Amino acid sequence: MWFRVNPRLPTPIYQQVVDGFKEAIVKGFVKQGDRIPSVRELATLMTLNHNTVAKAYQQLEREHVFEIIQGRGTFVAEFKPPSDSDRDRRLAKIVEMMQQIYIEGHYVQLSEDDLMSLFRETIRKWETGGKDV
Amino acid sequence: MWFRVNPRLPTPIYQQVVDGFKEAIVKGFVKQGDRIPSVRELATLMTLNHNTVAKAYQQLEREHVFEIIQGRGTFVAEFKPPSDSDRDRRLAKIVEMMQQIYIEGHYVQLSEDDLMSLFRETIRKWETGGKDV
Amino acid sequence: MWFRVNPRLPTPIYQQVVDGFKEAIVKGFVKQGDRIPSVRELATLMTLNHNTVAKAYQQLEREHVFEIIQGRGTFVAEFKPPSDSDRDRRLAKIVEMMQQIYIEGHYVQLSEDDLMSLFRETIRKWETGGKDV
Amino acid sequence: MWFRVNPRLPTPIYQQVVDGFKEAIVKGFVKQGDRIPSVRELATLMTLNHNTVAKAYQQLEREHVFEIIQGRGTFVAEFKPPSDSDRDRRLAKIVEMMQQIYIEGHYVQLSEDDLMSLFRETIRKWETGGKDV
DNA sequence: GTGGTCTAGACCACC
DNA sequence: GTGGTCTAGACCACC
Repeated sequence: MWFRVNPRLPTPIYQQVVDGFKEAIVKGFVKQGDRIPSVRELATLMTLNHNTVAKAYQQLEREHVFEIIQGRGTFVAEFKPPSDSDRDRRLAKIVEMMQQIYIEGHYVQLSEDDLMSLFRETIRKWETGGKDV
Repeated sequence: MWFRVNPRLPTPIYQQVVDGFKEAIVKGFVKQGDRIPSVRELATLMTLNHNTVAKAYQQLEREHVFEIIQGRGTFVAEFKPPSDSDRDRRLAKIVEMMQQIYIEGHYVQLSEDDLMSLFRETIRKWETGGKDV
Repeated sequence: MWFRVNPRLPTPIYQQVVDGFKEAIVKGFVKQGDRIPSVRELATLMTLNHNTVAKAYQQLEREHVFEIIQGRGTFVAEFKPPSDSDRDRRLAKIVEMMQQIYIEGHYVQLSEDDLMSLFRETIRKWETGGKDV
Repeated sequence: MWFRVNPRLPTPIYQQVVDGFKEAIVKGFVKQGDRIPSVRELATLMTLNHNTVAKAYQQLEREHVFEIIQGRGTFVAEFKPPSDSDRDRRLAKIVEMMQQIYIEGHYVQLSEDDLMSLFRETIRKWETGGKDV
C-alpha cells in the first residue's frame, strides 16, 4: 500500500485512510482515473474491517476525490476546481492550522522566518521523499 | 476572559481552553508569572463543567505552560527551553500540520508560494488583530 | 439511440435504461408498435452488459411499456388504460415524489407557488428541448 | 415518534430516518433548537441499531439540518440559507423529480394541469394532515 | 466480481 | 449521560 495506518493514534482509522489516499494522490503515487483496490481487497491488505474502508471511500467520494461506480469499482476522480463554499471551508482549515503552527512554534522558539524555512524544507523533502518524513 | 469557547465546534471544549490560553500567552494578554483563575473560578466565569476546565489545566501543566503550586494557585510558567523530547514532539506536530496544509492547499490549487504568502499574511493579521481572525 | 446512460451516476444503469425509454416514448421519439432493438443489440450498441439491458426490458414489460412477442421481438406496447392496482401504484409514487419536492423546496426556500411555476417551466423546457435539460 | 420506518422498502433505513426528520421539521412537529432523542434512545424506540441511527444523524448534520454537540446531544439546527452549490444540487434534484412525475403521469393519463392540481392538493392535505397521506 | 446496509456488541472520548 | 468508531458477519443490489 501507499500508506500505513496506526490504530493507536487518536485519529480514527477511516480518517487515516482518507488522509493516506489524499497524500498518495498529491505525491503522484496514484493518478486521475486510476482504479483503487476494492473495499474488501484493501480491508484484507491492511487488516481492517470492510466497513471502515467503505466509510473512508464514501468520505473521499463526498470530497470529490474518489468516484465510486456501482458494481464496477472505485476510481480517482478527475480534478475539478472546488465550489466556493468548499474552497472557503478548506481555506479556513488551512488558516487555522497556520495559527496553530505559529503558536506551537513559539514554544520551540521558532520565529516566523524559521517556520517559513521549515515549511519550504518540509515540502521539498516530502515531495521527493518516502512515505514517512 | 481572554478567549471564548464554542461548544458547537467539533473541537473538544477542553482543547479550546488549552488553545485559548496558549494564544493569549503568545499574544501577550497573559504574562509569565501571572496568576490564572482557579479551575472552579474559570468554570463559573465561562459556564463550563469544572471537569472540562480541570482537564485543560492538567494538559497545560503537562506541557509546562502552567505551573500549579499547591495551596497557592495556578500560574503561567516561566519560559524554559523545552527538553529534547518535548521539542521533538512539538516539531513533529508542526511538520505534520505543514504537510496537511500542503495537501489541503493542493485541493484549492494553492502553490507552495501561495501558501507561503498566506502563512505570512495570516501571522501578520493574527498578531495585530483580535481573538478571531 | 434515443437516450444516453451514465455509469457514474448513482442511479443504476438498468434504471436509466428504463427511464430513457419512457422518456423517449413520452417525447414521441418512439411510437406504439415500434420495434425495439433486441437485448443483445442494445447491449452492443450502448456497450452495456446484456444482463443489465435484459433487466431493464423485463421491468418495462412488467410495467406494460414493452411487449415481448416470442420469436418476433420486442415492441412498444399499445397504450392501454392501466389496471386499478397499476394506477394506484403509480399515483402513490407520484404523490410521494411531490412530497419529496415540497420538502426539498423548503430547504431552498421555494414556496408552493414557486414550485408550481418551476414545475410548469420544467415541463415546457423539457417537452420542446433535448434529452438533457 | 413522528414517523415510521419500513425495513422492507428498498430505501435504506437510515435514509428513511433522514427523510422522516426532514418531514417532521417541515410539518412543524419539531422546531429549531429542539433537542432530538439521543442516538441510543431513538434506536431503542424504533428498534433499530444505534449505528443506523448515528449514520442518519451524521447525514442530517452534513446537510445542516441537525447540530450535534459532543457530549451533550443532538439539536435541530437554525435555518441557514444554503450555499450556492448546495442550492444548485437541490434544485437539480427537484427538477429531475418533476420530470419523473411528468413521465409517470403520462401512464396514468394525467395532463400537466391534472398534475398541477394534484400537486396543490397533495401539499394541502399533507401539511394539515397526519403522518401518512 | 463490485459497493452498501444492517445488526450485535465492544470500546472510547467528552461533558 | 452524550456521540463516534470499530470489528465480525450476514445479506442485498448491481454489473
